[in-house]
Amino acid sequence: MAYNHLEIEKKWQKYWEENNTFTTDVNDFSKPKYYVLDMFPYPSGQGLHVGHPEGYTASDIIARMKRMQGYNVLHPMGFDSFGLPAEQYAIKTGHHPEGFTNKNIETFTKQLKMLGFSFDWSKQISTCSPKYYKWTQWIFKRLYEKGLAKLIDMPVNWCEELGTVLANDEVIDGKSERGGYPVIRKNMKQWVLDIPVYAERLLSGLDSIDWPESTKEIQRNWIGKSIGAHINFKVDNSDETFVVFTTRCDTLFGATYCVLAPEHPLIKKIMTKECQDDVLKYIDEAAKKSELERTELNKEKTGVFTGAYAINPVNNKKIPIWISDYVLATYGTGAIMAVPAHDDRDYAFAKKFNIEIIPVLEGGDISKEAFTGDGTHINSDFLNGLNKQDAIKKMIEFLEKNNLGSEKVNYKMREWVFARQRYWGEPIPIVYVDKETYALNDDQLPLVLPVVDDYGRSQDGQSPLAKAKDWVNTTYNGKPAIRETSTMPGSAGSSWYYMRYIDPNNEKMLANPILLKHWLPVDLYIGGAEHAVGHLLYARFWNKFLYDLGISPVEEPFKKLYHQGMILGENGEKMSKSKGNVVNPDDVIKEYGADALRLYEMFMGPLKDEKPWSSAGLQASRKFIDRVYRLVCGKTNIIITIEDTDNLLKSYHKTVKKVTNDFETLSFNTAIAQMMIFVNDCYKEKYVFKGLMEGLVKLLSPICPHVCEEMWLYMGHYNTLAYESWPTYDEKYCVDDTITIGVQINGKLRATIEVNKDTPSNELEKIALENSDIIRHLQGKQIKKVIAIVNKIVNIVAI
RNA sequence: GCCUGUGUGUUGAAAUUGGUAGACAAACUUGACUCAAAAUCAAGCGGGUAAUUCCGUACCGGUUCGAGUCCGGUCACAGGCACCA
Repeated sequence: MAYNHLEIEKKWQKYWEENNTFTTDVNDFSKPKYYVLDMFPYPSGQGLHVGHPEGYTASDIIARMKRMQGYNVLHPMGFDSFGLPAEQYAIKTGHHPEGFTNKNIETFTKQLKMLGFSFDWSKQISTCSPKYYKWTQWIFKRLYEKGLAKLIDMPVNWCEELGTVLANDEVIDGKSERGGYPVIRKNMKQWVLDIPVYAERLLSGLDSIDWPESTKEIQRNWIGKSIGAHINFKVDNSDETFVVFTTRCDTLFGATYCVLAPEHPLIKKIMTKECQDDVLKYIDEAAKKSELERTELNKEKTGVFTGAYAINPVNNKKIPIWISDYVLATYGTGAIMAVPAHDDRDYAFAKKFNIEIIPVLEGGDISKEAFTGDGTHINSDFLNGLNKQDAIKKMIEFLEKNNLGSEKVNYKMREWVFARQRYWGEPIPIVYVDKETYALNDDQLPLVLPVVDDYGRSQDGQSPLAKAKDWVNTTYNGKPAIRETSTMPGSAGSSWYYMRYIDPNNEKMLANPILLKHWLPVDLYIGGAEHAVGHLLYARFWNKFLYDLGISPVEEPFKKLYHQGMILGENGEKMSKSKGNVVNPDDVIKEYGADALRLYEMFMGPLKDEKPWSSAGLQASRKFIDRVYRLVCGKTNIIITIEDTDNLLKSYHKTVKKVTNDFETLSFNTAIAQMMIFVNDCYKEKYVFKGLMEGLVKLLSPICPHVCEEMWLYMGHYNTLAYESWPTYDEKYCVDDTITIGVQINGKLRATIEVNKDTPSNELEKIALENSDIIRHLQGKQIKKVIAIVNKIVNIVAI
């Protein structure tokens, strides 16, 4: 007897919707709150793939369990709906991206509902709706007012193909993340957010949150803190000076040259006439290289001498100033002191150009390679005899005392380039009056996207918005003004959406502060590991900023984070159309049901692992549901209402315990295995107690909600299962009276003995030595020692 | 190159503080039911072997009465960073 999943699932989805079963009253503070959030999807034209339900099922299980445990649960869903595919569709067809986006949202919503997720759809948001992006713009305005959103001239990642600048996390291996087009460095005036201001707090905050260690490490890496010093160098025969950043100021006596990045503004002021041609040629060539070319060439160092010399501030030695693209304009000060004896890169450069190499540390052989380790200082005047740590300390004291430099912390993380020359994004609410920038007034928000004739780039490389002349030309405080035509990047709307779910329709403010105080932080956040730096870092940044404004009540928005692993195709490769290994969830739902899909994806393996799809595994999951259904509703096992055998009662309580604990740690695969053990046990009995079946149905209901509601109804309950109390267990049934323990001889298992629980070790030893298998194995041997651990093992050492 | 993970049957995978390796599934084999098939129910199932014997958690070594688990080294794979001074 199999159940009709098509009928049952539709029926319960309709029931939940009509009864608003999962609508959360956010004003109900009478119960403890639990906020469980999924990373919301980009509504692509392809619809859901089987990877989506994996994370969504996991969060849904937690949401459903928490409701049954008496929490007031907020479990919302929405759409990250600004983005490139919709824009490209618009360029191709000439249709507005909004229609395309809304159609996709509709498809996604329908598909998500077919999977039976207990989302509160009344809280749904979409980042491309003016109702929503009004507040994205409002936050931008606050950033602008605090000086954290600013227009600066800086080298940016420019992608010619996409016609836009990109943030660092949108560039992978010198190519654009979307499309894989080449990216070059270009000096441009751009809107940026000054995220480095928050670098230290973004770093230290990681210690207080329950996130995967790998993700924290990626963020730490990205922030890239290094502690060092700034040292001032004078240019010989000139009033010019420049500053270098170094983490090894202790090696300053070994500095035999300096290097400036090709973009360094000082170069043109200090180069000598003799060297001028070579220098300008080198700068020109460096500018033309793409990011990829620059990094690919990292084996062979290139550079030219400027003709100028710097004065080493500790010994007044004259050292040449070179330029080379191995020094990055965007890190530190764009200038370094080179200590070839103790830095691999400087060593390679010095060898190539025959520059002096002076060792200042003992150890290593500088005729072969640079020595980058620790050692005793030599050739270093007042540092001689000191180790690295002490020498750094003393050098910093010296520099600061003589005004030659200071201790300095540097971060790899740079400003977040916040403007895109695209149509389908939030307009930046800025106007220019005589080149001065002004943010729009709050009552002028939202600044709605204007209508344009076509969505392609403007001829001058500007955003398509520049084509809307009537929109661009405006007034500000009665003066003629022009609007900023860039839009915000994709990560803008997703940087704060978890706040808006709490109060999605508020027209007066971002969200009611009383509600924010109650509902934040997000207790559990589930989504892909690919957002480790982009979204997850930006969201933390915006939250910290809003925290400083007194809007966010918490320093960290996501208390616990979990990444689901990717689901691969049946052949173990990444699912893709070209490989023909894509599994469509709609087909699975039709053939096996949403419950089977949900169960299967949770049983495949640990949630965080990458794992291949298996249609046999899917069928097996459906088989298990059928097996439970037959047990509960079938005729072979009669449900009676007397207490059952001890056997089954123990199995039941152990199951409740394991399932509850495993759900809590998101170990769904082992929780399901335990339910299977219990069901197998039930099948061995002639009768099963109805109460135990009710408990089983409750335990399974977060994973397979439709069929469990159906079984619950079958058992004579006319209310939804969603708010029934979660089963409890009695510890006394979870322990066995007798246990089987192993008996080893010299660490090898030779027999097992059945003993009462907590049998003392002297007793265990006696029983073990009386065992016939053990006696046989001990023949001709002498017992040296017996280790007997209560409830664990007996090990006999014999020779 | 650096950082972080992961290596267990034919397959997906289990295994508290070190304590019977392979739970639960899949595949496979067999039996029951059936005219038959499917479904279902039940049994077996790491490898070698005549065996109740030996081998076995990537590899080498160590600590321990005892190691998948701890320590040192090696290899492979995945992810991240990468001329970051």
